[in-house]
Amino acid sequence: MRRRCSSLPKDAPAVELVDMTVSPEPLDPSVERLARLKGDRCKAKIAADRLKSLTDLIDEEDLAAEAQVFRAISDPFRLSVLKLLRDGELCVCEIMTALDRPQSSTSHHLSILKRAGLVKERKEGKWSRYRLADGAVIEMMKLAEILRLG
Amino acid sequence: MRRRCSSLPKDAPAVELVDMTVSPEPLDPSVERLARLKGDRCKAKIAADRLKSLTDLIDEEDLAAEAQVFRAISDPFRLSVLKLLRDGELCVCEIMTALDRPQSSTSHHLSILKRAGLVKERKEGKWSRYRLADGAVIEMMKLAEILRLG
DNA sequence: CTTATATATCGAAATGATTCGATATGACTG
DNA sequence: CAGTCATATCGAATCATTTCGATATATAAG
Repeated sequence: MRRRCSSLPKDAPAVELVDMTVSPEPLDPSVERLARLKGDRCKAKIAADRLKSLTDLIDEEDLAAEAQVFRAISDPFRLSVLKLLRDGELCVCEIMTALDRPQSSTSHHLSILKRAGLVKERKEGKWSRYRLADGAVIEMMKLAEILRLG
Repeated sequence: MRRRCSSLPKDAPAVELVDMTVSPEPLDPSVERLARLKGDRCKAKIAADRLKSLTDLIDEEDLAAEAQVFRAISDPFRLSVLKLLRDGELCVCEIMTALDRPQSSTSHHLSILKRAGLVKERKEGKWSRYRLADGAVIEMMKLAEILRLG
């Protein structure tokens, strides 16, 4: 007699297990790969279910939003802007002067940082003053330094 | 008589201050911008010096390396790979199955994560098993979630 | 109202990233 | 050694980003 996965109830109805040792319904093609990988279809099913439950926890929308946060910091110039802002609020003019970049470039990058929620803007007359949006930004930079070394 | 910045010693030698109120040597053109910005050349000099000391602290090489770390996480697919790996080691085959992507793509993205120091690889026969390189990776993802909400 | 200054946005060229099929490498299997 | 399976790398098409000059907007000063 064929064995079934131990996670299934022992007294489950004896449905026709023609060639499917694990479950009555045919396995997903991608799970078949894992079945061959594991050598054991029971283990394959368990592994596949585990992977599926993990991927189900990942929300597409959150994923895109969080990736955008990282993308915003992933440019060397924008990272240096964030490092400058650790020391306090600065206007566009000061940032472009300190980092020696054209005004349009500086403004563009600041808009990307703002859209990602990394900096906040405060309008004061004809000046736009930017500051870090959250202490979490500083923490992220610290962690990147740690990863860089380790 | 022209005034000089209060941060300079009162008894400094009376060098020729033809039109330069602050320092004998001509100011950098970019600092001139700040001078007009501040309205006061003394304040401009101080602000410019502060900005310069801040930018001097930023090392070009570190900057590029840290930006690369963020760039590696900045792709939605790679971020979802990292989220999967929070739960433990996985081989390429499992990852491509779980996230439903071609093998070449999966492998390519894993190499990017590895190069950035975010994951580590362990070869075992014909399998390559990947795991998170450091707890700091998980911390980074948590911070991104915080920034996303705040 | 005109001018000057600070910032934002546009547009187009240059550059870089992503994607995936095809192919290569490298290890286990018969 | 031939075949199979897991992974890596290549190549080319597509797509996104970066860059900077030119232009637009908006505020302050004369």
